[in-house]
Formats: sequence, structure tokens, C-alpha cells
Amino acid sequence: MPLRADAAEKRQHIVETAYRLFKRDGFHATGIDKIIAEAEVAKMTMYRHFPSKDGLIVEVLDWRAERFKRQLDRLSEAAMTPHEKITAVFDWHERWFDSSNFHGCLFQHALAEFGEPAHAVFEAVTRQKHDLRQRLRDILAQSLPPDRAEHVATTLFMLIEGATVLAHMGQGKAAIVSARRAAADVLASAGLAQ
Amino acid sequence: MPLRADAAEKRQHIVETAYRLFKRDGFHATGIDKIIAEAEVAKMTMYRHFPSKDGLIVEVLDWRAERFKRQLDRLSEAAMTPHEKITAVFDWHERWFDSSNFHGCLFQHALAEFGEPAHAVFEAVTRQKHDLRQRLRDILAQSLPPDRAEHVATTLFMLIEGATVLAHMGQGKAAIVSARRAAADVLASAGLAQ
DNA sequence: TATGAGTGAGACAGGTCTGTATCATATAGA
DNA sequence: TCTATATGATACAGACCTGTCTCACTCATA
Repeated sequence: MPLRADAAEKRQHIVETAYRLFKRDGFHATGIDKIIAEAEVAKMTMYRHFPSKDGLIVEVLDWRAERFKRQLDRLSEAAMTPHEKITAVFDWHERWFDSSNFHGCLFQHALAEFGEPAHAVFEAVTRQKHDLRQRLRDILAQSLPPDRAEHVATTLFMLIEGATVLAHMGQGKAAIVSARRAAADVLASAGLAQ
Repeated sequence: MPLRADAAEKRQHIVETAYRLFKRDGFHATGIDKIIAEAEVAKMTMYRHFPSKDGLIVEVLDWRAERFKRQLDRLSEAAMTPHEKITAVFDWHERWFDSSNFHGCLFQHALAEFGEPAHAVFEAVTRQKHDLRQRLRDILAQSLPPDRAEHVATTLFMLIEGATVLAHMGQGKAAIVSARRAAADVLASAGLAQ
């Protein structure tokens, strides 16, 4: 961390440090004290930027969701057909599962720890999951009627979520292989040409 | 709770009370004090039966896994063909998603809060998930060669896990409908007759 | 040079956490 | 009736939690 980072950079640094700790240890298990120690900022600096720990969690999730969307956008630019775009999504997940610091999906974890639908964290999770499902639906709607696009998008979404759970248990390779094959079956059955 | 429950009944009562609270509020968010207050037992009674909170969590998960297995065994008796047995598993999940106190999968939640592979809770989770995947594989192996049974079992497993995540976000109906259709596609593609 | 915003360090309050210890009581079986 | 066991109630230790507060300091800009 640079000695003379301005406020916005410091704020972002807190978000990314918290992200790393939440991902590794969980939300309740990660205390404010650990976050500020790891980020090397004062407690009041954190509380000046974020209203509360829950507020920080929501910002971390929203930031992570944005980054995920940007990465998929970039992959989507190179891909032309719906089939290529879907493949790119699976490619992204394969790389993710293989990454050394993969600890499962932070949004799934947030859903586990904040399961109350009225909670702001729960809402941040549903936003991200809804966005992914919507993205899949939009891709498929280029070549499929709406109801089929809806069904196939939901199926791909479930395969991805399930693969992420399996990957968290150390079966990432088998997960992505079977998920791709199943996706191909479902796409073929829905009439989407290879 | 009966006034004169013997030790084994009291122990089981603690397990089921903890189960209810862990399911609703999460593991870290549920304190020992809340568990013993809800179960109406003394703290030392709990600590005489279980070595620690983590020990209790493992017992709760193992007990829940056993109950799940017994329920699927009973459903499996009535079903004859692999296709019927698979359908029975989806039926079980559909009823589960619809139940009033559905809060997502306790094992997924435990995985989120105890993501360290060496942790006893993590191991309890992998036991249960491995069992379910093995059960699906055994059913399919009656009519499919081993490698196809393996792939289809993994796919069905991911659909189920993904559907559970989606159901936790209030989309249980769409989840189960698409999961069934996708399962039918994958089974057909693998050559399993209806 | 003077001002004000941002910051680091740390004390602090009030609460909660897990796990242990103590003591009186209730009960089942010898 | 006597004894061993399980229990309820409660205090306690030591640590950790979130969030607030104060004070001294740094730096960019006026």
C-alpha cells in the first residue's frame, strides 16, 4: 500500500482486504479488528467509509459482482455465437475452480450466513445471482424462443452453482467436465445448433 | 419435552434443537447459550454429551444425513426402475423446497462457514454429499456402463445442488421444473430409457 | 504559513462468545 | 435407606465482538 494513498484508494483497499478474508474465513468468523489489521488502517478509517460491518459486506459483494460482470463482458466480446458465449462462461468457471485460492462462491457463502430475505446481504446475493441468470437468458434469447431460453438459462445456472459446490469439495475437474457435457445435451435438446 | 427423559432422549433433544437453530440462523450466529435455553437444558448437560460446539455441529450434520438417507431409502423401495428412483429423489426435493421452514441446505451452509478441508465439519459435509452422489451413481449403474453412470450422477447432483441454491432464493418452483427437464434430457442422451 | 480534512493508534463501553467450576437437587437402583 | 448419577442453575474466566471516542499527526491547499 502506498504511503500517500488518497481516500478513494484507501476505501478500495479495505474492500479488497475484507474480500480476501471473508472469502477465506467466512463473514461472522472475520472480525473488524482482523480486517483493519490486515488492511493496515485505523478502525475509524473503516467506519468513516462504511456504516457498519454489514454495510462493508454489501459493498464487498457488489464490488465482486461488478468485477465478475466485467470479466464476462470481456469474454463475451470475443465470442460470437450463443454457443461460444456459453462456452466462455464455462471456461471462466473452469479457470476459477483451478485457481490456487478458490474457496467456493462468496455469494453462496453469504446466502448461507445471511439467509433472511429481508437482510441487505441477502438482497446483494440475489442481485448477483439474478444478474447471472439474466445474462444466460439474454445470450440464449438470441437463438431460442423466450420460454426455452428461460428454461435453458435456469438449467445452466443450476449446473454452474452445483459445479461450484462440487469444486469447493475438491471435485472441480469432474464438475466442469460433466457440466459442459450436460449443457451440450440441454442445448441440443432445446434446438440450439452447435 | 417430558420431565423424566433419560440421557439418550435428552441428548437427541439437544441435537434436534441445535439443528433447528443452525438451519434458521447459521452456525457462528447461533450461540451455545441460545441452544441450551431453547432446549431447556443446563450448559453442563450439553457439554457432557458433546465435546465442544464443533462436535455438536458434526453430530447434528451426521444425524441429518442419516435421516435423509432413511427417507430416500423408503422412497427407493417403492420405485422399481432407475428412472422411477431418480424421479423419487426429485420428488423429495420438490416437497422439501415447498416446506414452510425451508432455509436451504444445511450442508451447503456448513461448507460456507467451515471451508477448511481439514476441519471436522467440512469432512461431515463431504461425507453427506459424497453419499448422495454415490447413491445416484448406484441407481444409474443398474442400467448404464460405469463411466456414463458416473457422468450422469455428477450432473444430477449438480442440478440438485443448484436447484437448492435457487430455491433458497425463492425460485424453488422454477428450479425443480427445469431440473427435472434437464435430467430427462441428460438421461435420454446417456441412453437410459424412460 | 495557516487551516482543515483524513488518518493511525489505541482506549473504552457494553455486550457476547466458548468452556469450566460449583452447588443443590432429583431420581433410580442396591 | 443409602449411593451413584444426571441434572438445573448460576457464576465465572478469558477472549472476542461491534462501534464510539479521543488525541496527535500528516499533508494538500488556501
